[in-house]
Amino acid sequence: MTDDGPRPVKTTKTSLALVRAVRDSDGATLSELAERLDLAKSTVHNHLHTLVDEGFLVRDGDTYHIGLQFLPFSEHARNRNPLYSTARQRVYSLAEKTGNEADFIVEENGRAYTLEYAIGESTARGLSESSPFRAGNRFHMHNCASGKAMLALLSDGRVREILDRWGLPATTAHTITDEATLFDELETIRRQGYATNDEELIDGYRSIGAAVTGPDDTVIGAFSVGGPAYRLAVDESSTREIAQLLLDEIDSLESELAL
Amino acid sequence: MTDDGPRPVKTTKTSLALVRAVRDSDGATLSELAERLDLAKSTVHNHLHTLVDEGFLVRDGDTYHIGLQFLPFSEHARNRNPLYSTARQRVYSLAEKTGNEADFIVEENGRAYTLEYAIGESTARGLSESSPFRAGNRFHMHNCASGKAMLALLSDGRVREILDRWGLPATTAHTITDEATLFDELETIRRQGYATNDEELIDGYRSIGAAVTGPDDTVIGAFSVGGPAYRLAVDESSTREIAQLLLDEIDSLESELAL
DNA sequence: CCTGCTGTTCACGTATTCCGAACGCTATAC
DNA sequence: GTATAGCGTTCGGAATACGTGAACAGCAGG
Repeated sequence: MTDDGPRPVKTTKTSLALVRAVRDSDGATLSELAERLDLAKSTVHNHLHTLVDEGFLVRDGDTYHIGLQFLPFSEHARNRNPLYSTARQRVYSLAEKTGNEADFIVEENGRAYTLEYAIGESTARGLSESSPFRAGNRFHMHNCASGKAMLALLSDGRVREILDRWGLPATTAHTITDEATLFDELETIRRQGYATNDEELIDGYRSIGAAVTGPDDTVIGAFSVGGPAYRLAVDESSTREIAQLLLDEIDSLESELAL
Repeated sequence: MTDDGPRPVKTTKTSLALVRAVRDSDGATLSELAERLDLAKSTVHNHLHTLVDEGFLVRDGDTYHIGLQFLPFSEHARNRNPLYSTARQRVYSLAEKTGNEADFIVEENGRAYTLEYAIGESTARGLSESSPFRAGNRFHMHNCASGKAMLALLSDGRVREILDRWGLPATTAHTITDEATLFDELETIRRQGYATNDEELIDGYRSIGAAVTGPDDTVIGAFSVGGPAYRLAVDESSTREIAQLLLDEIDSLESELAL
């Protein structure tokens, strides 16, 4: 699973595993972590102190939390590609125009990361607390609309590489878990120019996504618009309407990027 | 300097040093990193591969970049405290009202982190590329307005702790580098309720900041409004005007938080 | 073709990490 | 008030796994 080419640095891996465990448990104590990762308390102790010293963890009483030191790095990654920043702007107008949730997603290492997220109707801009789609979340490529839209534009070889690495885990009964079915779907997506996601990621959530490509036909990322199934009708026409909105926005963006 | 209580985990430290070096050089090759950190190429090789495998670095040809894997963690940290999210909203209205740059900053481990940043006049919301203040940046507490505003509300003991840990490095000729002067300044800030920064961080940049406190008088964070010195007049009245705007916004926020 | 630069691999020795038991400490229960 | 259970902390010792440096492969340019 975590196939590592040469000789992985185990110590670093355990440090990172600790950080991950802290995040997933939303604050954990030393003993909890030691038990969960099956490590000696003293080992965990040393790691935690090192990570706190570096600012990646914060200690509050006896529980540890994720530190803000991650921020300078994530913002660096987010802003590294100026194309990303340009694209991110568009999320807001998409959300407003459709009155639904909109996001901009990017592929890295075979996973999809949400770079920007917005809700329509809501006046509050950055407000995106409870949503499973808020910025910074990571998805598999095969069970979200944006992910599939991007996969459809990658080479078959690359797609297989990604599937081999990350598999096709199911999150709902509708998730595509079969390679052949997925490749059929990708063909459909290529034909119609956009991808749909009908409760494949989350029950009751439906979305439509389309990819952004650069001048040299490389995939930059993808936008998607989604919402509860009761609001996004299944019928062809309303899906098309949203898809058209997406494609128009992307056209406009792509010509802006071409300058 | 990097005083670590018990036995620091050296391997983790070097991994993190590598990540930092990659960020600071905005993309670096293996050999560059090996030379810069004075490590064997093979060592760097193993670390880099491990970090890529974990998603914290990305390899593009032969240069390494910061990976998006930092995002899920930074967003977690950013959203952990719901108070932060509530406060962050206010940055936008501050920026619009004053027509200047506004940010919300939080203290962690003796350092100040920008959680949200906005520019007035500009219609683009998240657009905050080139500014040294954009979200995710980290500052020392003593040379920015928000930092000083927060220091003024901490106990003397805690302030000394922070100074001991991080020092008073100068970034301009106006930076306060003397402890006694700083404590005098903090007294002034407590008296007037807000802090000013007159080119102490960046030449030509002036700002005004005030801290947000919780119901139990704990310091939550601080807002600041700033801009080029030629736009933010030095005279008392205009400073007061902005300060009043800040304090009003904070009052309103604090009563919202008290619910 | 050769030189200089990448990144990669590998065997070796030693420094480092990891463990486990013992210690303080606080809070709860009795 | 004492005992106990839980926490984090410290420390010595042992084996692991980290770091090194030299040798290898691939590529660009002279």
